[in-house]
Amino acid sequence: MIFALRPSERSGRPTLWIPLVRRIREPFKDQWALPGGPLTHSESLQDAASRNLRETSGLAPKYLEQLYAFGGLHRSPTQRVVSIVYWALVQPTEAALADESENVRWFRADRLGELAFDHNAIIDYALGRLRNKMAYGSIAYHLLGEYFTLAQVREVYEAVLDRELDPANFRRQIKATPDIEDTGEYLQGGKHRPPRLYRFTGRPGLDPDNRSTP
Amino acid sequence: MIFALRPSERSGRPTLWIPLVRRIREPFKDQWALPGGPLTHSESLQDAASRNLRETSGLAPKYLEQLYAFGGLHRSPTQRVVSIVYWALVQPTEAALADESENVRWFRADRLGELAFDHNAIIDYALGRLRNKMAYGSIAYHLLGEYFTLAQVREVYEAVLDRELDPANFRRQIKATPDIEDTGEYLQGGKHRPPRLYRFTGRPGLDPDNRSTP
DNA sequence: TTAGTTATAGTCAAGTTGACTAGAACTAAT
DNA sequence: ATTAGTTCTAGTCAACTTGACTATAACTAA
Repeated sequence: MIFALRPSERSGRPTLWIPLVRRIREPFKDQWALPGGPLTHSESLQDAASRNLRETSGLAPKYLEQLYAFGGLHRSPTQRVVSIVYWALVQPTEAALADESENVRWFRADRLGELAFDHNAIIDYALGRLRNKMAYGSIAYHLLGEYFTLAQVREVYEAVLDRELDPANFRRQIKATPDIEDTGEYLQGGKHRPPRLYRFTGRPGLDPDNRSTP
Repeated sequence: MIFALRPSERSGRPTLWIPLVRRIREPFKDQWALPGGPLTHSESLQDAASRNLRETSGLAPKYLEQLYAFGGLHRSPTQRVVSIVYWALVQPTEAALADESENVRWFRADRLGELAFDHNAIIDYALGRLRNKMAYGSIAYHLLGEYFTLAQVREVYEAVLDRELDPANFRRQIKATPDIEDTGEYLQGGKHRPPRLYRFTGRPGLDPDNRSTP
């Protein structure tokens, strides 16, 4: 499952969006579902997740991490299915390039209808994990481009945590964390005082099992 | 994989122990490995983990949570194996009852030899998760019995985090957390001033997918 | 009775957080 | 050219938390 930020239609502020695919066969034919597919014998879990993502949505996100293995008995009405779910964060530029078609569409994460299988529950869990990682780890930057202003970082936090944060206090805290580098440049073209541009220099904490196939 | 506290042979202080099983067939015949087994068609992942645990070690831990799905291509030299690993915490009373035999033995978590498959890596990952959950969540209590002293809680933290903590400051912090209840009783029989007994009243945060089979 | 040990409460300085004030730097309107 | 509007940015201050430390309480063993 994929998270990206897109501007809300109304306010223009960034909000969380998720691409879903329309099911073309039973069960749950014509309902929306998370992209996914089978695991082949010649690829690791991580590789399979990458491949399925690319094939369904055309995306190749930099941040990809295992979410959880769902294996309840009645997840699918027709057969026993175990889904090892991965979640990805993509940058706005990438998300803009993503395929959208009759059978692939982006939805606001907080305005989903009823999805196929247990996919609503999976998304809820992923949202919880995203909020948790946002509150602790340094994950927000993977939803932004290479250069960003601290106000943009704040907007990511506000979108994910769904509450407003004091700009001055937020600055102070972010600047106290490591891995944030002042580029010395400024974002020009805004309507107001031009903000400084920063860069994230940290690494995206690795999964224990994500070496690619040689 | 299972964690339990047992008194260290030398110091008598509690340390982390793990039960392992000896492999009776190839590959890795006669080497020590994590207990485990296949997933059948009629049980959830959680149920399968419980069953495998019971069958190999006789344990039925109260705390059981999914750790990670390991699915690298070369985990087993003979075939492709995906392991959905669970981790459990057992109380000392339970751990004492656990079967120990020619083919099941407990080891100190910090003194393991070379295990079968990638099981050393799995244990390292589980230890990291345990330390992390210990530092934030309220997980230490699942390694203790129903009633415990605050010094015992501190010993759990010290064993897992592997550093000494100031008794007075630790008390203050633990008492400030919710879900810790003073029973009004005292632990008698010690050599010194008898400490108060406390009880944990919180719930063990549920996995998203752990409903038992009906 | 005393020494030894752990249990428990409290103090204090340093650091962090949240609410708030204020000036800096730009654009758009007059 | 000036002013109003907006965001950016730094700083202040009280409340709270943390880590180091002191002191007393309550027991056992000598």
